[in-house]
Amino acid sequence: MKVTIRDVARRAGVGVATVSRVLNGSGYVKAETRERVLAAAAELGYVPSQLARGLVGGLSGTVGLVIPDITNPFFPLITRGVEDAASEAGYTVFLCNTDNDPGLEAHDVQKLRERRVDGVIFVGTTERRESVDRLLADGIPVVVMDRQLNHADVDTVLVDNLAGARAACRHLIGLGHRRIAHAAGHRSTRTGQDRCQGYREALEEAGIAFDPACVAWGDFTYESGYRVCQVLLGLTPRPTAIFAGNDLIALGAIRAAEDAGLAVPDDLSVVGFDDIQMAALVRPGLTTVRQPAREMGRMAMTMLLQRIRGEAAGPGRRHVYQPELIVRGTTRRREPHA
Amino acid sequence: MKVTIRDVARRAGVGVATVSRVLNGSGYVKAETRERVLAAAAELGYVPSQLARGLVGGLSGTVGLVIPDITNPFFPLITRGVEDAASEAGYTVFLCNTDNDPGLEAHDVQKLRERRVDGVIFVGTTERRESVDRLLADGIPVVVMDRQLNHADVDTVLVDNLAGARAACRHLIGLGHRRIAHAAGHRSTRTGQDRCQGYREALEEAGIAFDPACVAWGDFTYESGYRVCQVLLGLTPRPTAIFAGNDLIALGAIRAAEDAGLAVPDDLSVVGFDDIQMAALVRPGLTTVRQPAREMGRMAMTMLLQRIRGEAAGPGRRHVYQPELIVRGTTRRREPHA
DNA sequence: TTGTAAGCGTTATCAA
DNA sequence: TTGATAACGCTTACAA
Repeated sequence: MKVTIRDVARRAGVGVATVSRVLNGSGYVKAETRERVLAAAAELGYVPSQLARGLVGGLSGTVGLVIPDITNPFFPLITRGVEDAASEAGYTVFLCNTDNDPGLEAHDVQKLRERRVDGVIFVGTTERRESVDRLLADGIPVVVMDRQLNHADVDTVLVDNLAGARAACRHLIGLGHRRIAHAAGHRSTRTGQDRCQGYREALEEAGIAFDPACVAWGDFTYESGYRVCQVLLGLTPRPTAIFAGNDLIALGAIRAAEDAGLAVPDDLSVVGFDDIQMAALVRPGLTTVRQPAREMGRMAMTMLLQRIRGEAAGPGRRHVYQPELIVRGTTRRREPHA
Repeated sequence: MKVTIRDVARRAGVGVATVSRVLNGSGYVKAETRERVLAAAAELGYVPSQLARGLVGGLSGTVGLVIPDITNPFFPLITRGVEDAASEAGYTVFLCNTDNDPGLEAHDVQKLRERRVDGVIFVGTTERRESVDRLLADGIPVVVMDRQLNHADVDTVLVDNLAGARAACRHLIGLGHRRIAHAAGHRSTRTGQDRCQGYREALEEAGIAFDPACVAWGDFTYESGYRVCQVLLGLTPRPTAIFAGNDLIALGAIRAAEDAGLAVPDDLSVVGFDDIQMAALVRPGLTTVRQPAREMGRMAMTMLLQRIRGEAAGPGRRHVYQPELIVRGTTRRREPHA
């Protein structure tokens, strides 16, 4: 039932080495022989075993992609970008969801090591180094996305969160807002911290005093945005604008504002971050800071391939994308009251 | 650098067979020896090669998941369900996006065969049988989701589209609507056809004459929904409600209606299908027919595992879920005009 | 140019 | 209970 290289060899009347040569384009093979082998392989419907190939010491042709949750709208685009580049290179990708649970992450990484993946891309997951170190010790290259892991040996792909946050807040300030709150992401993430920092810098350069009460930490979810916005709206004086740590938070914040009887953008302007698909589809459209997610995923896979192929050596490289402010309907000029 | 079973054997002062036995829990091993082996493996940081294991004739511990596009909000949930069940069983999943392109699908399936996956799940992709037949010929079990492939040997997991569509339309009819249009999905898909059929049945049982002009085919995208709705709204008399082939179509239709100056649900009621995450987040909330996507993904993987383990033989089984109508804000009672 | 044979890391058979 | 050893399917010297 399973046809092996031996069957093809027999059928073509040659040795297995010759079959291997024509299939891999390695070594010299007479044109005629090549034809014969190809024909035999086709007739038999031969499919070489990557397991065997990988075992010989070559590559497995697979990579692992470790993310928190594919259900979070931020990850599908990145995943697609990774997959695009992988597929083009003849690679196949293992998808792993960790839910940001260290235990699950360890389990996934263990499986990936058993599968002898040629490389791994971590996105938006843990800042812990264990998993990465283990992989590196195995000689498996790693690329990290949407997280900063100051590790000497890993390549990093990310967006300039500081600049993005600044752009978002400057936009708000330019619209006349002075009382701007920040519905922040998760306090322990570098991403959350950077966006908060950008927010503070924008306020500072505009000469607006920073009010600690105006930043509320939570996590990067819709629910968190809803919750956190409720407290922010209870401030006195009430903020006229909110810069959210990401789009999900922004969406939750908008809902909270509406439930509190406030209109967006009339009573409250809101800016998000990421530009997930939903941002363009909700009404009013969400003003946000776009990350070129698919492109970033593709870049991560490209960098990983370079490491795998030994085309890139040395210390970890870092590719930083400049985000772009997308102005839609959730922000508007603040009407100076009386 | 790579530690093999031989290294562990040497370190523990036993033969490789013994190491294999303790690691797989097969055969008899003296408790003391077992300890020694386990210790050696741990000290060396030994990670067994699944490539080698698979080669011996066992399983590779991997499955393929073939979908059109992870970027389409309908697929992440299913993917997650598959991944959940796979991970629990020690399996790892290869994710493949085909964009519904037969060429890409063939390429992906070829790679999956080379990787010697133990099984494959196709969701929402092609009704062509080639890929499936090839896999089956290899002895690789297949489960199909969200598509009907009347193939004797594959298990199928799907939702009762007919019932779902009927429920959606009955809801509309119960609200007093008589002029109901259908923004259909792709004409060549069974899913699209079934939902259209359910729509017709509901009209019929209510004694409403079917008007061919009221069903407009397109595909399952937001853009298609927008486009198709524009022509539907040009009908005379104008429909007071639209049943969309899925949520993306519904969202596009709503946007088209609003752009045409119509209010949803005041001037037009809209019902979708799927209940993607976005449906609950948009304003007004989208009334739709929910598919238990994550649960369905989990079921598909479970059925696949049974086939892989030989716990299920015989003809293809079929698991049909009953969808649930979720009433939110895009539907409302039709005000009888004068 | 092409074939033989030695691995690659595991599991499984068979003696011991 | 345990240890050789023969596969598993393929690549790659090494000969021919």
